[in-house]
Amino acid sequence: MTHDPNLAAPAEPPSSDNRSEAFQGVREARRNELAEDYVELIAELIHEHGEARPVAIAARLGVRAPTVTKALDRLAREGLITREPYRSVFLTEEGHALARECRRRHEIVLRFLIRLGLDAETAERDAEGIEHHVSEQTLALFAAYADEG
Amino acid sequence: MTHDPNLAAPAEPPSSDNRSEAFQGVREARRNELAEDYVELIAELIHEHGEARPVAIAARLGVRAPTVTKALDRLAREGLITREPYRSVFLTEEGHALARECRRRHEIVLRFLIRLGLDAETAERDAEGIEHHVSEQTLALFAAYADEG
DNA sequence: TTTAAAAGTTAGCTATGGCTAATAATTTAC
DNA sequence: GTAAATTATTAGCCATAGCTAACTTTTAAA
Ligand SMILES: [Mn+2]
Ligand SMILES: [Mn+2]
Ligand SMILES: [Mn+2]
Ligand SMILES: [Mn+2]
Repeated sequence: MTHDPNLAAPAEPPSSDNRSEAFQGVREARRNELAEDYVELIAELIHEHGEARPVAIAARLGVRAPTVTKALDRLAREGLITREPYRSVFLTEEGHALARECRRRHEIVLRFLIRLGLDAETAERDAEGIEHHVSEQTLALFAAYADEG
Repeated sequence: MTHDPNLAAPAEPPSSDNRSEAFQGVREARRNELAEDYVELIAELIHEHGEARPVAIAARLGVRAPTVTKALDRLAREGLITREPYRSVFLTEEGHALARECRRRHEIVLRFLIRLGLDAETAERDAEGIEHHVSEQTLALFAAYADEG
C-alpha cells in the first residue's frame, strides 16, 4: 500500500520457515510506521490549522526540520502527499485514505486502553506505538471491548 | 539500557513541545526493538537446542545470514552478548536480564490477546510487534485481565 | 584423509532516519 | 520598501537494517 514492493527483498523468500512468519510481518509493519504517523499527523494539522507546514510537523514529532523535509520527499515519491517547495503539504487521495485508516486504528486503540483503566497520557503514548501492530481481528476485539466491556 | 545514550541526539531537545512526547517515546522504543527480538530469540534457542547459532537465528527471523552477523556485532558492542568467530552466541548477564524482561512482556501480551478471543496465530504475530510498545502500566492491566478477565 | 557441504564472515551496495551547518525563500516588522 | 526573523531546503555526516557475491572456516561424507 504505502510502500515499494520490496526494495531489499531476497531472491528466494529467505527461509520461509513457518516460525519466521510473525517476524516477517512485524518487519513489514515497521516499514510503514513512519509514513503512517506522518499522514495521520498531516491530516490532523490540516484539520486543526487549515494547513500542514513542515515546521508544525517537526514540532509535533519532536524532530528537526531537515528530517521532515527528507521524509516528506519520500512520502511524495510514494504518492501519499503533494507539495511545492516552501509551501505546505497536501494529502493525495491515497494519502487521505491511509490517514483515515490510521486515525481509525489510533482511536480504537486509544479508547480501548482508556477503557481498560489506563491514564490518558500513558494511553496516548502506548497507542502511538501499538496502533501500527494491531491486526484487523485485534482491532475488532478492542472496539468491542471498548464499546461494551 | 540497551542502547547508546543518544548517538544522533539534538543539541537542545528539539522542540520539547508537550505534544511531541508520545512520538519521542515511540522513537526511543523503536530503537530497541531489534535488540529485544534478538536477545529474546537467542535465549529461546539456547533453551530449545542448547545453543544459539547464527543460522538458526536467521531462519527464525526470516533474514539472511549476513544481516545476522552484523546485528550480532552490534549486540556484542552493546554488551548484550559474547561470541567468537564461527561459534555460537551467548548472552551476557545484561543480555540475559533483557531477554527475561522481553519474554515476560511477550507472554503477558500473548496471553492477554488470546484471552481477548484472538486465534493463536494472529495473537503471536500481533504480540511480536506490540510487546515493544507497552508501558508497565498497560502490562499490569493486560496481566490482570488475562488472569481474571 | 581427502573432499564436499554447510555455516559464518567480509566487502560492498541500497534505503531509511536521525543530526548540524550553511543557504535560500518567505513572511513579518519597522 | 527594506531589514530582520522565520521557515524551508540542500549538502553532508553517521548508524541501522536489509540484501548479494565472494571468500573462509568448520563440519560431515565418502
Ligand atoms: Mn504511531
Ligand atoms: Mn497515531
Ligand atoms: Mn518482537
Ligand atoms: Mn517477542
